[in-house]
Amino acid sequence: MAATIKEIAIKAGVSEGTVDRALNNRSGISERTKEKVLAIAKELNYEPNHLASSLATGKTKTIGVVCSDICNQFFSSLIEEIEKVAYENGYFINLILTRGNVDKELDGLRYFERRRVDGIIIFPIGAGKEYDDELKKIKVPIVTIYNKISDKYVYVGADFRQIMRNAVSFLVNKGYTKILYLEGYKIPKNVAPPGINAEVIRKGKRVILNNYTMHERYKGYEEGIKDERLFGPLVYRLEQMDEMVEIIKDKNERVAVLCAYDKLAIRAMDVLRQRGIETPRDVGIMGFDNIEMLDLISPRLASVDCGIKEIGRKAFGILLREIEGGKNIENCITGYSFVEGESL
Amino acid sequence: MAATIKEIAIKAGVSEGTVDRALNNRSGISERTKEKVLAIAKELNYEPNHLASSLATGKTKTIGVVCSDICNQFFSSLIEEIEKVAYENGYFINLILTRGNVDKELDGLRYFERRRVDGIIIFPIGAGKEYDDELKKIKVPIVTIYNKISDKYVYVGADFRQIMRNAVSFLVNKGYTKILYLEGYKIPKNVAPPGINAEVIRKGKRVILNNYTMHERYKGYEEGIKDERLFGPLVYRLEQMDEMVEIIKDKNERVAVLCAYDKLAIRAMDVLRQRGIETPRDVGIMGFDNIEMLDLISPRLASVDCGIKEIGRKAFGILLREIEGGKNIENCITGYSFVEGESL
DNA sequence: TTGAAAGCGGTACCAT
DNA sequence: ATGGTACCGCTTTCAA
Repeated sequence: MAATIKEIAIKAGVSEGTVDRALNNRSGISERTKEKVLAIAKELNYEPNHLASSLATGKTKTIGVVCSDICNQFFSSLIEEIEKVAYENGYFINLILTRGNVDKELDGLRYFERRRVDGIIIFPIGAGKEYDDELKKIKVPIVTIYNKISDKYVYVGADFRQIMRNAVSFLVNKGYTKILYLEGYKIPKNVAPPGINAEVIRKGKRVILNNYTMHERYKGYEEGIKDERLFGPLVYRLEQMDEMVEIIKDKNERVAVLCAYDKLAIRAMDVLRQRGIETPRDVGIMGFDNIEMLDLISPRLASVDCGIKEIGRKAFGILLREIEGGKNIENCITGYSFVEGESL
Repeated sequence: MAATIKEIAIKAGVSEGTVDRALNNRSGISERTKEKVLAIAKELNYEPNHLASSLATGKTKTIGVVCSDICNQFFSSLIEEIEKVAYENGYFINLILTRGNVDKELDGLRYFERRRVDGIIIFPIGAGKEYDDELKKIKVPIVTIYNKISDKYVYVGADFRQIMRNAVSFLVNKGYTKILYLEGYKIPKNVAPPGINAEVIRKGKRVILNNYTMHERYKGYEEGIKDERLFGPLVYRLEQMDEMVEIIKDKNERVAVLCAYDKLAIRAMDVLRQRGIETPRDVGIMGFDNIEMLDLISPRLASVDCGIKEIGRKAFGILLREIEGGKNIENCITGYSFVEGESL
């Protein structure tokens, strides 16, 4: 059906090697034969078989991406950017979505290895010793993003801790005197190192989840509170809205709610409005990640732009260098900026 | 580095064929040798090379997905489901994101062909004769989703037209007497067949975009208006909010705004609120697609659940049948349901 | 400049 | 039940 190099060679009356030279702009071929071969290739509607060349060269020009949840706009934006840069460099994306399933995450990595992807970018959700042991078996360059696994793996991301720390000062400069922290899910305190990994029970099975990024954000808040000598830390979850409302209603303070991520901020603003608390009139709200969705609703939420594009670009760039045998690969901390919005 | 079948064969003192039989549970091998081979394979840390087997069998167990925008939650949910079903069936996803670039869409399809993906699921954005001609060259099973290209390609999706038509009646039954339609972008009237394709100029180049789904939705609204003998069609865009407000303020009518998709509905509700018009007190708003984001804000928007999971499942299922040589492949129309929400 | 042939790592068929 | 071997389609090296 699809023409092969051999067929072209026969029809052109040359050897396969010569056809290869013509097709791939290699040296050692005369202009004349090259043109002839190319003409015949076109006539035969030749399409290179990427599998065969991958097998022969050992390079697939494919990178695997493991992500837990593509519906999370932070992740989808990141993948979009990774795909873009990869494509520009002639690479393809193989995608595995784990939906929070750590086993699938490891499984996916193994599959990638079998498929001989040249490298892997992972937003890790697993953690712990068993996980690390399994990971160690994967002999493909890996770059971690969003969550850090350990210093053994290159990590690309913003310095979430420092950003959150600065965010506290940012809010203080805006005139806020009390800053609450709204966290997404409980940060367990019984895991070592404390809080970075989260131990949960799923289907009767003990699973250790990677909580790195969320933990960093929280720690940054704590540090910011100390820096500014504010009362706190004051940490809440959405279910504790009643308690938050009490604090917000205190007219002696200007209260701001710093949220671990944007969706929390959206929910918080919505729930508070239902209780008659208007943003920014009665309370300041600040999100984190600056996902696109924020542009849809008003008041436009203040947030932190973590430079998703930069993270994506750098992650791929570093992986590429690693694939091409570069050494001295280092973690990469990307920039950020505060987005003022209208919610402060 | 990674062990090969040949190495196992040598170490086990058997032939490559026998190793293959052991490794892949094929018949014609004694229990004893099988165990021996398997033990050695394990010892050597054997990982099958998927490239080699793909080349030999002609099957890659990979399907390509071409999508314009993964940040669109409708699409990301769909991809999530496709990936899930594919994975369950031992298939992998290769992803190309086109960012609205029709050239990249065609390019991506060609790449997929070279990579010998077994099949392709595409959310097409291109249209027109040139596009069709290029598409015709792709000799890989293709299933279209979201937008339809032509009857030459299997299409999986809800009957958007009929749904929108029923949505009008749904609103009438809710007591609304005037129904506006909020559309996303202009539907050109000068392209044949009218409105299904949208002709735009980009970077000085004429590009034809596939407008199938949006066109169907609009047509459904038109038909619904006729069914119910309502005044209209009354079609607006976000920029025409002033005119809409005028109509909504008419106290003799109960006005509802039917939106082409959810994000429009969110924006509409937001903008109207800024003008003092409360939902559902002063106006009813209904979205379309029921994306997850709707759960974050209140009042919870009414919408249409088009059964994204079903679309994803069916799309993959049909593609799989086609890959496996099934005949009588037909388009598949999926179910839907209205989500009442609190905005009506 | 060109040809011939040995891989790459499995698969599958034909002998034995 | 097992071995031997010719592919799959492209790359690469060595010789001519």
